[in-house]
Amino acid sequence: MNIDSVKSMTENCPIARWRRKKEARPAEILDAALSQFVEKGYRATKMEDIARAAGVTKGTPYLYFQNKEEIFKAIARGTFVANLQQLDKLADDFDGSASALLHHMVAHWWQEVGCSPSAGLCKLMIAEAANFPELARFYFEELIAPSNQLLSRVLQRGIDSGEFRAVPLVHTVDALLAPLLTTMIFSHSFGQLPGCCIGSTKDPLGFLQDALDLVLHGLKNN
Amino acid sequence: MNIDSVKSMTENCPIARWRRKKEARPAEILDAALSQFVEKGYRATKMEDIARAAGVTKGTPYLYFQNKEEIFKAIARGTFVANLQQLDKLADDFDGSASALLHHMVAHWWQEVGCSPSAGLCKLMIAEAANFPELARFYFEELIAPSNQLLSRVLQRGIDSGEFRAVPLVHTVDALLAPLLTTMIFSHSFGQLPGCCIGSTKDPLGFLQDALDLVLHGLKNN
DNA sequence: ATCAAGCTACTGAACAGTGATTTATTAATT
DNA sequence: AATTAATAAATCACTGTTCAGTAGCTTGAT
Repeated sequence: MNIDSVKSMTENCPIARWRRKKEARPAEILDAALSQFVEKGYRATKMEDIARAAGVTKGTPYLYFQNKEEIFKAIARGTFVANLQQLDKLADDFDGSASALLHHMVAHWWQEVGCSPSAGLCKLMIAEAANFPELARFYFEELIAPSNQLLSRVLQRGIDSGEFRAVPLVHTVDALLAPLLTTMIFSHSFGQLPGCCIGSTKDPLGFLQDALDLVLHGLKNN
Repeated sequence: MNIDSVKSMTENCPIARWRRKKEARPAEILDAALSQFVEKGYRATKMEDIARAAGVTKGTPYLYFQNKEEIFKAIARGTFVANLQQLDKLADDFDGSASALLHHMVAHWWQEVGCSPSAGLCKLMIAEAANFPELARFYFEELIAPSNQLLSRVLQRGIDSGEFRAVPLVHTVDALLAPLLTTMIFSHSFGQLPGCCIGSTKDPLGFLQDALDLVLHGLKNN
């Protein structure tokens, strides 16, 4: 359907060379740009790469976005939206133990974020943070800080209920997040190289659960 | 010609505009390149940035290196050398408990690697892995895999002696490494942004020790 | 020790390729 | 036929690389 039309547009249909799609273009361009950025990095992807990946030519992206940087910003702003709210809700609605909740959250996170294209964006943000300070701040304030706060609340709940011992909250939150981040980063940096895999890239979800278990075992009151 | 540029070129001697230093140049250029790459990323760093940071002009780096990419490779190859051997030796010579050894190793690692310019290179490698697959493989084989093996040995020793319970080795190693990596990465990506700090960037060494304690608590036989 | 003469590390202007952005033109849609 | 989405050629700024010239160093004859 869509793919076919793109093909015929660029490849072998001599009549209809292209199609007008004012509504769909912006999203198509952003999708294409995300995958290109993730694949090659910001600087190494040319506007033409983005355009071709979106099935248009060099000039078209400029009809919808001011320039390359604005495309990057639009991607960043558009991607960090609703996932966190989902996790927030998950945490609020859950009425089992804090441990069980954490397991749920990790599984959910992996499925919705860790696995998804937005994981590539996270790696990209980390790589490009120094070059886009405003975006880095945005990323930090919109995603990292709230994630930390959410985890803090869950941990505090576990401590209050006596399920966990009174560990230093701030450091423990970071310790819980670390495996998630490294899994995401590694799978995007070395995941493609044949043979270059460590435990966490072979079986990401399994690793995440094991890592969580390990920390939880250390958190338990005994 | 500009007086300032002459001054900056030679620091403070208005007569001798430059000096011949065949022996020292390569190292100076590599040092300069490392700091520029770490600061701006590979693509965003111009050869002239490197040259100026090394106190020479655009042409000079080409007297010692074929091109920009070779400079990057030279840095990568030159940086991942002896630290791991030091840690290896530390582990072999140590005769206390596995927990105490791990604490020693973390402290040593932070001082010699986490804190140092080579930490910036690690972040850089992660960011550029997709663009330099050969280098990424080199980095993986020379640094990541051996680090994993070293930690495996230490863990296994702890398990054999009955100090630790029999956890899944591969995943546990990755779980131990995760806080080190995130600390390094975060401090380089968000460390400069005022106000953007999480627990691990505020007090890195403290965080590393706490994170290790947490996992060790989970590892202990009780 | 001095100084001329040669050597070469280094400079900096010029070159060439690249890639972001603009714009005149074309053709799909209404 | 009018409108305008999209193209494709042109522009323009930038940057990696080269190279002819310059100046700091070395050597050896005096």
